[in-house]
Amino acid sequence: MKTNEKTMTASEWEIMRIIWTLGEATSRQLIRILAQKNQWSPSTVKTLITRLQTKGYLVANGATRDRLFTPTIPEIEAMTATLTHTVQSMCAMCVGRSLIAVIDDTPLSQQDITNLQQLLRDKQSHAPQSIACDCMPTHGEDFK
Amino acid sequence: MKTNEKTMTASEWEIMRIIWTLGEATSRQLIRILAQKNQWSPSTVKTLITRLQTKGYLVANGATRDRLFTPTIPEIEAMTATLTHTVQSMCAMCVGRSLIAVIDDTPLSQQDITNLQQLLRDKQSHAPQSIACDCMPTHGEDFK
DNA sequence: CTTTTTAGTTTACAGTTGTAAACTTATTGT
DNA sequence: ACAATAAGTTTACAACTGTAAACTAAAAAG
Repeated sequence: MKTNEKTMTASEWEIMRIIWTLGEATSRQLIRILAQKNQWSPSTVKTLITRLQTKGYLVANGATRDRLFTPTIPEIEAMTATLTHTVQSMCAMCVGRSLIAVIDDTPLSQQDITNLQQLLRDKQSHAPQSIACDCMPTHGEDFK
Repeated sequence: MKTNEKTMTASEWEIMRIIWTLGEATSRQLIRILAQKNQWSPSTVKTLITRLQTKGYLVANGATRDRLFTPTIPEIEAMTATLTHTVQSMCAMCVGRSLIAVIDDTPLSQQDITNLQQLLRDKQSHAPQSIACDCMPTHGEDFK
């Protein structure tokens, strides 16, 4: 199992969301908030903080106690990386349609829509008629 | 760890992509193709097939041998479910921007673009000015 | 100062996933 | 009929995850 680029797990993501929102946070804050939000025990939160530090997603400032933890990577960047990674593991031919379905039930702001419309206008010029499926190796009549 | 809706893992996804593409497949085919594509041993492929059957994503027809495995769920559906699940675990306020970034480096066909443009026109009417962040519980001045 | 609290560290433990060898039995080639 | 093959089943095993208790040392409270 060579998870080289240490990925963030679902639980770890929960921790990060709070920190990204607050900008920085103490373990006390995280413990209280996640007790309320997910009924997690203090230990669980502590473990996840440690793992996030090990994976390099969090750094602590003061070495003493009551340190503030801050993210080493911005939220948007992490989100985009995760989504891009997933999208790239899927059939190139189908993924466009799927993304449309996702966008259909994701709330977008007026600004998002405007930006996306602009992007589409740009893409439209060089977009191909169709995208080839990339699910299988180029078969030299390989199947049977 | 209550992964209730048995999710498909990355390796399992590889198997499914082949089967979705072929419509159905024998283990022999899968073994050969994935040996070529991922250098997987035959055993690995067999294990994954079994797990996919257990999770209910694959069914085998003939009970004898040389059975054909067929998917129980269409590819687009699986893709959309996975992506939607991920998107819904992210900050509602930021995820739109992130999706735009993803779409920016995903190749789309002319048809995809047209469809998406239509969808955006529809959404534009009821889209809010902005989406609220939903990363934290509604704090009654909860932080500190 | 002594006691209580608690931030941070160690240890724990079962379920999942990646990866595969070994075994069993039915199939096919000779 | 008998041997070689290979489809499907069992067993394996380490790393990763979710979830947390126990321990240690330092800070706050009295």
